[in-house]
Amino acid sequence: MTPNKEDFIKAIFELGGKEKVVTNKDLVRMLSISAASVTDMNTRLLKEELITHLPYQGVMLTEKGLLIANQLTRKHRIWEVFLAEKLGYDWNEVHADADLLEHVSSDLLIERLNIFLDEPTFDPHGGVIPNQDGTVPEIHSTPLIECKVGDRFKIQEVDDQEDFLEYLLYKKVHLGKEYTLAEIEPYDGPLTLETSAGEKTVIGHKAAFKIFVDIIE
Amino acid sequence: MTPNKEDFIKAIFELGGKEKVVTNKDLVRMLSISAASVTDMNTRLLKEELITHLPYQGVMLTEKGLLIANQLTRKHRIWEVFLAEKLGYDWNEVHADADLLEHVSSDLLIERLNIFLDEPTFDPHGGVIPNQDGTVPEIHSTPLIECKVGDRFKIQEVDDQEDFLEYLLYKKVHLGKEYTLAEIEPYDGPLTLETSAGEKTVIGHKAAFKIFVDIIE
DNA sequence: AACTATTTTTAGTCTACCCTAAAAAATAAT
DNA sequence: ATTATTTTTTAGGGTAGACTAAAAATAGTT
Ligand SMILES: [Mn+2]
Ligand SMILES: [Mn+2]
Ligand SMILES: [Mn+2]
Ligand SMILES: [Mn+2]
Repeated sequence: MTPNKEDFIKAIFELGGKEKVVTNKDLVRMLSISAASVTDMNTRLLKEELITHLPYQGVMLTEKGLLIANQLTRKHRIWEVFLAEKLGYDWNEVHADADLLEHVSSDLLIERLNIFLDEPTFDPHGGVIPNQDGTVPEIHSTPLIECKVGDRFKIQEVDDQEDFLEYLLYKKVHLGKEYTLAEIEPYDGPLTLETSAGEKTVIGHKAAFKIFVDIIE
Repeated sequence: MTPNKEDFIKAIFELGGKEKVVTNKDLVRMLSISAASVTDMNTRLLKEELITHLPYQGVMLTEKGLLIANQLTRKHRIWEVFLAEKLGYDWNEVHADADLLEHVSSDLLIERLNIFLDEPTFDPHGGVIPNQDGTVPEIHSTPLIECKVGDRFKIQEVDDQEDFLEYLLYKKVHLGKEYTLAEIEPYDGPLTLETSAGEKTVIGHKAAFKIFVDIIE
């Protein structure tokens, strides 16, 4: 296993490769490599039985591939917790370093780090950390876009795009914060969130797809 | 710069490439690669002006190469401190993980980590940590082999070979511990160290070259 | 000085990962 | 049902970093 292969498998996973076929085009976009390089990597991973391949359609992860994706995600997210909690990184800064560190982390290192961090369940943007055995804890959350006016909720997870996280930082939206959905403008208009202290925050319609909440009572 | 190049430059440094010509043979031994691969890497580093090359004699670091070696050593040793102090690694366990982590550490990461660790001066076996600008703090220490019977001293630094560190762990010799040199057997015989509590430790003649001490008053 | 042993270099290969350009297949538009 | 567009694959090539085997240079020994 090499860093490039690992990142490739993780990309397939993040594009839905656990349950559906992922196209080369999607991988080209995600990894910023040429289409020919995607085909190339596909054949290598196929040989190792980490993916299945439907010619001209795309690839899916095998059990073996899925295990690697989950274990890599575990490493990635544990590092993210470390960078955020111990080194004071903002949540939009953690990704790049974690994306490198994940590939050079022995099992010993990750398990020691996990204990040092008090065995966290979530990464800094609410992504659940897979278990050591590759299983993934089941977490229920609702996309903000599906909430109704009057719902009270807690921010549970947000999309981990760097610019989106920076936007949320600016909007002062952070994990665990509680809001009531005060208003939804029609015709795909913005949503207004309100804290119990009366602080109001306006969120664009598309952003509401990238925020996941835990509705209270 | 790639991990392999970085490790190669560090190997030249550790073999004395700051002040003398290092032979291919030494690099073959240290890196466990073929002689042809050493020649190969030499020509690549020469092209980047990181080393100077005397054909059939060996290589030396340029200023540029020395800077890279010191910066890499800084990263390596800061990681070693983290692994030992925060994650509870024994001093013989830190090297392998640090040897990988050093290559994927952004400047931000290292400086944050350095602060998190309270800006340490030494790594777990007493190696001095180079400064951010590549300069190296001057530390005076004496090889144990040069001490005389009756000298009182503190353990300052030890060779970082994994098996040697394990041996010292077993002998309960650790950094900062104070001893008096109680006896030296003639004909390259063993040395006997004694603590103020009367605890005696016998050290082989060759080991005394690999232990560096700070003589007290 | 000549032979021997060691070390370094050269020559030729290999794998991983990337590329561009062109061909082939699938999909969309007319 | 053709034509046009998009996507995937193939063909050919490049660089980094490793290897083995053989040639060349150096060092050691008689
Ligand atoms: Mn993340
Ligand atoms: Mn990565
Ligand atoms: Mn060290
Ligand atoms: Mn290294």
